Amino acid sequence: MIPIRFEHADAAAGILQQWEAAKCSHAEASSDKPPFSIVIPPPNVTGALHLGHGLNNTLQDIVVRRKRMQGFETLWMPGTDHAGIATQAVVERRLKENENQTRHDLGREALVERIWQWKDQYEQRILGQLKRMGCSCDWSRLRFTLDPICAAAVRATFFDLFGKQFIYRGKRLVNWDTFLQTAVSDDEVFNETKKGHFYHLSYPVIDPKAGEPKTIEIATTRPETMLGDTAVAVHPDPASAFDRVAEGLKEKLAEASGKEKPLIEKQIAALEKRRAAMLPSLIQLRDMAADGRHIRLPLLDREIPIVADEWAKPEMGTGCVKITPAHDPNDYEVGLRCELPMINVLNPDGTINADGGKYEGLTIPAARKAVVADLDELGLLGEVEDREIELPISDRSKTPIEPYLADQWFVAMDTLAQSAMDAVTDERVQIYPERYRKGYLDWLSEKRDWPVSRQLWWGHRIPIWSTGGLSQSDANELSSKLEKLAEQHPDQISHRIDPDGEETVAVFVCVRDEDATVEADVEALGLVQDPDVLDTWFSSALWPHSTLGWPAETAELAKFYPTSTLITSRDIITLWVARMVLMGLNNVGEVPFNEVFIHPKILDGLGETMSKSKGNGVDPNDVIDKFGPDALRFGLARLAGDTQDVRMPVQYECPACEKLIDQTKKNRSLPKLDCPACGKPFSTQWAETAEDQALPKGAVVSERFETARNFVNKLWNASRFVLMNLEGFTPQPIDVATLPIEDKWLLSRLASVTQQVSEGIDRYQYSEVARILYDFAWDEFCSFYVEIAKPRLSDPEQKQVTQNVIAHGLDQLLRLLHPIMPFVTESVWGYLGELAPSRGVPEPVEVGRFVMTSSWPVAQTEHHDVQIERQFSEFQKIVAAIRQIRASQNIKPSDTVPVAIRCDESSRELLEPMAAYFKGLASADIVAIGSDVKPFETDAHIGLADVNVDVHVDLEKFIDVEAELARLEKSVGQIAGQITAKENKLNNESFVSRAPKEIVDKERESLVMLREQYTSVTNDITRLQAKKG
RNA sequence: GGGCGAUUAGCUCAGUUGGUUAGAGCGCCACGUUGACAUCGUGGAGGUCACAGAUUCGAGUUCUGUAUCGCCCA
Repeated sequence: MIPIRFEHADAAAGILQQWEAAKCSHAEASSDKPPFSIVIPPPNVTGALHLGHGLNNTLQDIVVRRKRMQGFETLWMPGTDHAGIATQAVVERRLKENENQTRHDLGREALVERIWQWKDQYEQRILGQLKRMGCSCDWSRLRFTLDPICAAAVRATFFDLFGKQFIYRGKRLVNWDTFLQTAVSDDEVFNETKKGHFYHLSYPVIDPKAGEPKTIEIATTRPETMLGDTAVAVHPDPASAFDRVAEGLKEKLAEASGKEKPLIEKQIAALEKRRAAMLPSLIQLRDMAADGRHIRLPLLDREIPIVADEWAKPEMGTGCVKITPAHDPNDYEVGLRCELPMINVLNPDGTINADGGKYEGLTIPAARKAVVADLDELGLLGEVEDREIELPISDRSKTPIEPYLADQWFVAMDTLAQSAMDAVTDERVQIYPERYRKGYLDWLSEKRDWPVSRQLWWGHRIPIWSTGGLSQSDANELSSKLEKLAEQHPDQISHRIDPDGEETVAVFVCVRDEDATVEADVEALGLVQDPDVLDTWFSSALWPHSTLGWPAETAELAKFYPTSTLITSRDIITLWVARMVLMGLNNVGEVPFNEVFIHPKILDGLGETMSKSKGNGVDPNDVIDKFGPDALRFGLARLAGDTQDVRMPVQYECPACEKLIDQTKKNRSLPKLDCPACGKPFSTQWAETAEDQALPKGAVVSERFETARNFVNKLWNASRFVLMNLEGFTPQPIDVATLPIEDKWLLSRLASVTQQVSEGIDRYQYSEVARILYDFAWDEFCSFYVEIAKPRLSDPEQKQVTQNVIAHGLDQLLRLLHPIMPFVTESVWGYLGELAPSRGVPEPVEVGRFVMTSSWPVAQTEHHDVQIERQFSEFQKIVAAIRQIRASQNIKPSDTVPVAIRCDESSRELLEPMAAYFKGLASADIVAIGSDVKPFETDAHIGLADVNVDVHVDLEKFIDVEAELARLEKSVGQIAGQITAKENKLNNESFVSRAPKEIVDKERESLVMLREQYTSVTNDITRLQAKKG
């Protein structure tokens, strides 16, 4: 006997073990089945998985399990990502907090060792989470982006790109994180609006001529950067610049709404005033620039030119702008255009360097103070305005970013980006939902070169050895030595000579494989390896082929590349998806996947993204503990439509009484809470004091999974019913044509549902699939088929056939649900197999041990029967009518009511054999069916006009006249309302003349029916009132 | 500033190419523990489909604008 509930906590681990022992999720490259493959978006080892990963991996597993059942050789490639900066930052932060040490105290090797420990710990945790969720990855193939296989792919790729001249070295402004002392990518920077100041400074003009200003005023929010100024710029044509701005405002004015107009008019007036006041002096400055005049940079006593450049906006500030090419992205561009020197005044740690003169060693804030004070003393400080400023902040260290000029390796994107754009444009890669194509293409079309150097210690070390400051002849000599070396190690060494100063050159060597001998040989020539590592996305970009063994020509690569689909979230379409496409094309010559599905993001009840740092992050394990893995998966799948995000309100679960407490912005950041239900305190992730930590911890969960848990239970119990009634089961062939309507109905519905589910999964319509299966299983299979089967199973004549059909129904349902709810379906499958190892309609066949490896149902379209479904729905409507009357009369379920059904002859033929089923479904005893059926003496009546049926319930023993009158009055009111609406519609001449005839006819028919119903109900009322009176 | 998306019941969401009276789950109310299931069953209440226009015989659905929210890019 199977237990009354599905105890996932007891069952899940055992099921996992059995799958594992039977190697159910292992994929063989030598198989002759057609391949289906997916690579997991490798979770990064920075921390544990949250619900977003839960969703991502559930959706992958649904596709994977379904394809496996369809007979594909299915590979789901698992692995994790080293996530360079994120992981190093976490470990460094802990180092600082726990041991008050920096990475420099520890040294490179020791730090990397620490990070490996962290990685091992979190990788275990992550894999445990994935396995518990039931993810059917081929775990024997587990990869890590820093493992030797992936490393070989990185080296081979870098070597190839270096040889193709796609990799180059350049000085570029990077986002410098002074805390972590590394460049971070644009994607790792966010802006914050902070209160700051706008300082007006005056720079003295050298030898001003008569009538020329003695100083030039500029304004800046970062006065300390003046130490790196190499010019002051003014617009080359201030008059037309003013004109253009004025035109823009006038256009805006023309389109503006009434309330916006005064504001714009004000702006125009201000601009005109400004133009009148400033234009002459700006023109004068422009002429001075043309004349090659200079100013003297205060404090450092440096002569710098006045230049003309469009970056200086006459309408802004003082109309003049200081140019600091090494510390501002816009100024950098000006510096390139005007060929200005670029002076870096910062050390990597954010202090001022020797180029900052006497300010050397000061931190940025200190330098700012000192510079401002000194300028003030010299009388060169003007107005200081309060102003809100946008401050770039590093997402990794949460400290301000400094634009910083540094040597970086770049990947030239032109050709590569174009190839990735073409792949999507010509649909070799299809993106779903389609709207995400645009972002992908727009981003790639900018073809911005990809800076790949990271000044980190955790990652793939850049495989470049170099030596600089050489004369051309020294370089040539070295070059010929390298050529000799290259002959000794074929295809392993590539080198290049690039200028590295005014007169000198540098030699750069790229070594292909991680080969100690070759590297030592190169180092013996005096070359030193670049200390930096590669951007994490460089190795991620190779994931679809590196995991399959590339650059080796493995059987896996031949069988499983290109992969079939990629399922991921929208925030990494550009960073990851686009780069995988271009690297796949470059390295293998084929796109890495044929389809990409972008799924929604999970937000909390307040519409905010979930994250540990907010305290609203849900751990899939906590959901599994509370609701089970199947409920987690079903709950997530039913959320996954094609919207960009979904909301999932989260709660704390009181560890004492299990009451759920809604999270609010307030309580989600508290270290401890008191349960409002039982009053007992519990701790949260923020607990720090020993006292708080000693409290039991309240898990963060979501009651959204409750429905799914209930569904698992429903399925379990329906299965339980079937199993309890399979005694003496004998498989037998079934002649479908001879089956009663309810069996045909079930088979018809199964055909439709199978079709819809198959198509839904193909189109990634997970929420649709979940809904279809839920509705079918609950409202059709359980609520009708099982109920009807009850009397049939106790009737010896019908038992055999019913057992065969219901076993088949359950079998098909289990298969269809398996991809979403693998555990409960596998468990039931096991029990079912014991009682009915051979089953199926129309021909029974032997089934296998696991539903996981069973075959995916094929819709039996010959079973689909519209007529049968229509007839069955008539039956369902009658059941509903009886229930409605019973409920309005407050009749106890244990009391059986006599019912008479007036209907036409064909319905009578249909309903007579089903008469017994009204007992189970509506506690009704059908006393008469047919065209001449009359109302009872004490009658309650519902007319089903659309199917031409009248349902009469004998209320003699039950009548509550007032209740019945109330029901009828309500009904008559509704009908009257509808009649009025229809009459109005049909009285509308233009509706009748212009709407299609079918629609008008339909309305007329429906009005006739409503009028009949109206008469019928008012008659019922009159009769009842007569009886009462 | 540009792009993408959202706004439907108290909450979370469905709603096909425009066409009866806009649906589900949870929550709420009433009744109920009959041998699969109270993690259940039956019935009920609850909506100016964000707002304003336009197109149309007819708009939750199409178009334009506004507001609010979210995400991406600059």
